[in-house]
Amino acid sequence: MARKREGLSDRHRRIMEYLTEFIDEFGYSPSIREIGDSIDVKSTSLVDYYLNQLEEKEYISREGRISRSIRVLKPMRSAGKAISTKVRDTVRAVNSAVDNLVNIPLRGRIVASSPIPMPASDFNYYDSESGVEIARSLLPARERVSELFALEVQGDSMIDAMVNDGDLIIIRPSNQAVNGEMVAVWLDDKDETTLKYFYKEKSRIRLQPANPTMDPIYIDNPEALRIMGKVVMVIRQYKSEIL
Amino acid sequence: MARKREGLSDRHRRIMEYLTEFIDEFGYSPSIREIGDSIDVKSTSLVDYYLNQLEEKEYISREGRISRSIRVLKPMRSAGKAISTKVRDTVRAVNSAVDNLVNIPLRGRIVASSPIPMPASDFNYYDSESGVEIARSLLPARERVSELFALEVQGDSMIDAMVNDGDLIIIRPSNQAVNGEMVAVWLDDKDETTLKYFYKEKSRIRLQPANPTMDPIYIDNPEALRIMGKVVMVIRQYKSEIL
DNA sequence: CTTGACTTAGGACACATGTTCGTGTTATTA
DNA sequence: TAATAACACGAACATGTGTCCTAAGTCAAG
Repeated sequence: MARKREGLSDRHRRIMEYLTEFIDEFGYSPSIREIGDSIDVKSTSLVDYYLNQLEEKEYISREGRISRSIRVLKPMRSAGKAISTKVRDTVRAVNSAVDNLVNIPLRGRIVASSPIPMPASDFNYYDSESGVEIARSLLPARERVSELFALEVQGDSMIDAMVNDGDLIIIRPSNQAVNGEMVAVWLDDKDETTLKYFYKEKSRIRLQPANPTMDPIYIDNPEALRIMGKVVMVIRQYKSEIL
Repeated sequence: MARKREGLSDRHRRIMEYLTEFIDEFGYSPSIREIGDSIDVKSTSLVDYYLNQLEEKEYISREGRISRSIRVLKPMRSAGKAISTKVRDTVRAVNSAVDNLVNIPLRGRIVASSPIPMPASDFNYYDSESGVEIARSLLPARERVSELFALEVQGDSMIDAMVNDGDLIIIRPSNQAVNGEMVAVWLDDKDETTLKYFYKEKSRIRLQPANPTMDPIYIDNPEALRIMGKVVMVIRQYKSEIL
């Protein structure tokens, strides 16, 4: 006979990662052609061929003739290394709940006096310990969940944004904004990070505090302002000792 | 004009239940025709019509021209339904999701100038229509979830509590408080509801605003103050049009 | 080299599926 | 009653999408 059949080829792995991420993000499975694009394969038959193998090995399951019916049985993320079975169970449980529950990584603290810690360039592995869980129904309908991250606010320096010490803010990274959006910006002049409503006017940018009793800041030089991301949600938790 | 548009019709509800169950069971969304079959509607356009309404009301979201791309934003389950064999396989996964998700009824709006709408005396049935879903992990460990309810803040009158117009506050009813707790109180003197930190001092009660730049209120006559509940959480959502 | 299992490509095909249009019906309100 | 918005049906349409057929390239073993 011929070539031995090993475990998973690189392409199999890439397909599994693509499926896992896609379903995590969109809540439904990609089409065969979308999978093909993701691994630079132009022929649908080849993708179908791979999918049959993955189904054979019970990495996925799907229904014949039904669009986007792929289910991921063994989720794979780009961390892609050997994870403990214990963790894998957790991942699977979270995955099954992914339609309704979203895990947002907690990246650190945000202080007015320093820039926002942005997503590290290295792979961000799944870490349920430092995450915030949010019901999907609380997020905007088409929010791309995978990009979101959470920061804990430190200090009282953002009271003009109606944000307290200890509040949790959820941010989607972006370097631009549309008028009226609440953004996290770094101001060169003041050397600080703030949360403000963003308004681009004729020749300047107006940053409006959430607190309606406070006055806006005007930035004439757009270079002096860096938009770090859009604020999606602010969560404040009060813990009482006695229940 | 014509027929008034109420909340959800019976068909809307049946569609939501069908979607919830289908996705729970199969892991992907049904097609328009499958939905039609489930509610005895033969025309696909009518189903599309309902789906648009549900999307409008943010019960679901979907992508244009993409098969089976419906996401359920507010899951609905019909009370006590027979579980099919197929479902049994996913029961565990669903359970874990249900355990982690908590549905808190939205009781109405809170305005500074009027008392808090308290839990009605009538039966408090499960109503996913007007509920806020929270991951249990966001709540204190032993929080008694069933008592909680949510209110939407109306107006800017609570800025001293660092609470904005449109914010969602989650409250556990109570008529007493421990020092340091954030409570919702009704002040006879001022004829208004506010959120304040509660401190009982020797001969008076001090109500401390969350905003550290603002001064406390002192109440000498404890009769003039009614504690309505303890604030468990404040949620502020920013919706951006463009993602 | 030859063979045969595996891999890759391209594309035709059938049909699943979302969209849209025309038309008719019902219920509410002026 | 008439007007109008909401509800309903069916069919035509365009295209999204899974399936399958043919053909060719790759590689290890005989």
